[in-house]
Amino acid sequence: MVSKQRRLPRQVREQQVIDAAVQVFSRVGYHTASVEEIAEAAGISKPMVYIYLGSKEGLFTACIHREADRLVEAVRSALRSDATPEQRLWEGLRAFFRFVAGHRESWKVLYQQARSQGEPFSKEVAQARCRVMDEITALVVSGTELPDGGRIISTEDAELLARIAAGAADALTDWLLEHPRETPEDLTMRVMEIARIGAHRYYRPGAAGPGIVRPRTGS
Amino acid sequence: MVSKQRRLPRQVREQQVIDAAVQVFSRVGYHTASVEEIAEAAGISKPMVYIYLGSKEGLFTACIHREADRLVEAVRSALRSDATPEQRLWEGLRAFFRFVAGHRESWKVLYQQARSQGEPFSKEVAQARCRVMDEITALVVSGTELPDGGRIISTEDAELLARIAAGAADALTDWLLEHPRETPEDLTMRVMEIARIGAHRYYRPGAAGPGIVRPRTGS
Amino acid sequence: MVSKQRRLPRQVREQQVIDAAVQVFSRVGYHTASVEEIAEAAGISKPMVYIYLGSKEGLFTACIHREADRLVEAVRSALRSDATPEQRLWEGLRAFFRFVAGHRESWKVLYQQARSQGEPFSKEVAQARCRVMDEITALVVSGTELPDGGRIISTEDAELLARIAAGAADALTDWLLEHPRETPEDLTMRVMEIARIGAHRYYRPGAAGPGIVRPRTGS
Amino acid sequence: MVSKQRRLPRQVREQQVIDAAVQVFSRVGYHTASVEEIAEAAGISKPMVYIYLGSKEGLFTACIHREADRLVEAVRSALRSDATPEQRLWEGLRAFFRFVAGHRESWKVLYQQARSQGEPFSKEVAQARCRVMDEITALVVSGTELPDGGRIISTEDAELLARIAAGAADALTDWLLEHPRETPEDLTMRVMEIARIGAHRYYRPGAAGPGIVRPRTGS
DNA sequence: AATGAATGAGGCTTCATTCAT
DNA sequence: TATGAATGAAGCCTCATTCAT
Repeated sequence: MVSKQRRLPRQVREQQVIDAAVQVFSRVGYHTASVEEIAEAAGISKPMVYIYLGSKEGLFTACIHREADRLVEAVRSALRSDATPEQRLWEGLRAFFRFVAGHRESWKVLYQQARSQGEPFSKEVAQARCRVMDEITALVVSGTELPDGGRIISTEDAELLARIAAGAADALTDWLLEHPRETPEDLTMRVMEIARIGAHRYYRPGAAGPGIVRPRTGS
Repeated sequence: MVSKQRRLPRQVREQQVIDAAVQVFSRVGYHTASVEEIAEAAGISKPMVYIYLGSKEGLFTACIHREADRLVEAVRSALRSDATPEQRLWEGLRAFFRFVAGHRESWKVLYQQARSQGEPFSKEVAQARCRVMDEITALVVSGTELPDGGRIISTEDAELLARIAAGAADALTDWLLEHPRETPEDLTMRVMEIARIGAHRYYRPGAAGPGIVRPRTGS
Repeated sequence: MVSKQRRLPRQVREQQVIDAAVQVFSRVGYHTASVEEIAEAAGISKPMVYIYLGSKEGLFTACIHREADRLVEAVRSALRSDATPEQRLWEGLRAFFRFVAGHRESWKVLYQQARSQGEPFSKEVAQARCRVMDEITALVVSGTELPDGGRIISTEDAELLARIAAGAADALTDWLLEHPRETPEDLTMRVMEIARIGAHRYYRPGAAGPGIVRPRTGS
Repeated sequence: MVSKQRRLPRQVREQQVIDAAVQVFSRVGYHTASVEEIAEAAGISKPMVYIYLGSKEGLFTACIHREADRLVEAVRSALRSDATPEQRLWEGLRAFFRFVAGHRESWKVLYQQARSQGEPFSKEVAQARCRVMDEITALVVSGTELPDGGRIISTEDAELLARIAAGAADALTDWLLEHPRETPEDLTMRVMEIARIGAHRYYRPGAAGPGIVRPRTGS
């Protein structure tokens, strides 16, 4: 609950409302959340929510937009331009995992809530959600490119990989909820370690080869 | 819509209602779905739904229960008892992925809907959901055990791995929605291949070792 | 207020609701009327109104439709087919005035309320209202036709005359409100008498002629 | 929208607000009109409206008052004191029709809106409306008086006639809306012509007599 | 004088749930 | 068994109106 203070400029209030909304939406879900409850959590009255955000759906959309921006920003700012593509991939993914682990409410709203509201829901929300997935996808795509233009995996598989990463990150949300002592950093480390061990274990020297995809030459 | 036929035995009707409910819940989400809509889809009147399932939440719980049963059954029946633990792990996971890919509605209700309904939601639903996760976790745990009682990864990490698997499978739901041409089988293959390549690529012979966890002796 | 009685068939309730709505709308106006108030007057609860009529606007539209039907029916049934056009005109107008005077609530809703709701109001309402005006117009048009196909006044003027009749009838609504002792019959007589006297007084034998409009022959 | 200009004297602002209000009220109706919309149309902020006019109803009342004044003034200034009563009647009515036809917004607010707001509405508005009707009534009464103090029609019928005139004028509002090419002058001419033809047609030399009402002599 | 910020009150609408046949 | 009829409760949203600067 925001400490009550009267007569704040619009921009400040707007952010406070979005803050409150993210908390409430992530806790009880979009439909169960009432605008009244959100308004109270933000320390204002219902009409203000409508004056600033237009509607419950508008409020939700605003949440999605802001959190999407934050996540994209977190990932981007982790990418040093002088790194190798592979380094960039790992650093980007690490930043992504850290964000998800460290901003559970944001992520729950962004991923779970935005996804489980059925068909006839705002196109805008879907688009904002896409921006996040596109960012991760781009990261994976550029990170699995070879210097000669070939690819470790196909572009389509890279997209799939991005989805899997998101889904995995999402699953971790619950795990963190049930293990409150675990820090986001620990979690990230754990995941990386699991990947490393998995890689080691299932590596068979004589297996069908790394499956590299060369760029088509000629036409 | 179920073709109308009067005087069916209770059990049949009940299943028809649950069928309809799974369809509707998966399409529009728990809260947006109205009991009326479900009753219509099931070809009966609203009061019957209440006579059979007690309440909207009871109906939802019934859905979760039945689909959880189905999923667990699908995984279990794929496990040959004469296989090695490692084989059992892969076969179980494959069965799991196949189920998710082939029964999207079931999975959406079981995983997405059951998760995105916030805090004050039925304990029963949470438990049914847990049964699924426990099944996968057991699969991973037994599949990462060494003959001498040691473990490739810790039990806690195995649990984490199970979550990741579920999250990944969940993400594929969307992917399938956007690529209708892909069959569940193709998808499963793709995922396995990605895992294999990933393993190959990031394996470093000199790395810190396989991280095997030995069972504590004594104490 | 309808005497309360439970479990009535839909058709009956629907008419009761419309009855109540016409009363309330005519008394306090469309916007001031609350659905709650109407429901109470009809002896049922709010949701029933929505189940049967869909929305406040739907309810209003239903009122307009029903009252328009009644008015048109009242006028039509007054027209004997073996009368001269001129007789039909007077008889139709008399029936019209009688209806307006005898069903003030119906008329207020049909004419005043439907007219004063601004621009973005249901097209349906406008159409129903038009049916009434068209009926009167047709009456006037056929009543001012000459046996040889010529016309006493032009069609356009006939339309105007119909409007004037409606406007005049409307004004009488207020007058009746302020003179409760006057019966519809008296009022109708008065109006006719005024018209007759007016005709007599302002008739100038040498004036510019009756202004008959002949049908165009040839072309 | 009034071009914005700061620091105008109160009276000017007040008129601008009333101007805007008449426009908006006539377009969308009293209830649908929001104070915000009117304030915007007047180029000032909401609180100013309240400072100047007190309340929404106060604003509406002010509109009615001003437009009633204008209409009365239009009619009065058309009456030459040296004319015969009958001439005054016709000239007054012509001025009245011209005003209605030429100031549709004013009339709609004054007549339609003020009338369709139901029962519990400002007494003040009703009174202002009455002033207009009284003016017309006085006109008709004095115009149907005979030199010897007798009357062509009874006072009560004169009042009725005034109402009819208002209702007819009101109906013409819609007609003008649907025939934008017609000028107020044309319309007035048309109406007069219809009256003249009607008079001619229905005059029967042998009819019951002109129905003159002699003043009661003695008591 | 002027306005951005804020709200109490109230209306429309929906829906899970029950009643009476 | 089966259902049309009915409602209590609650949520979204708007608006006239006021406060504090």
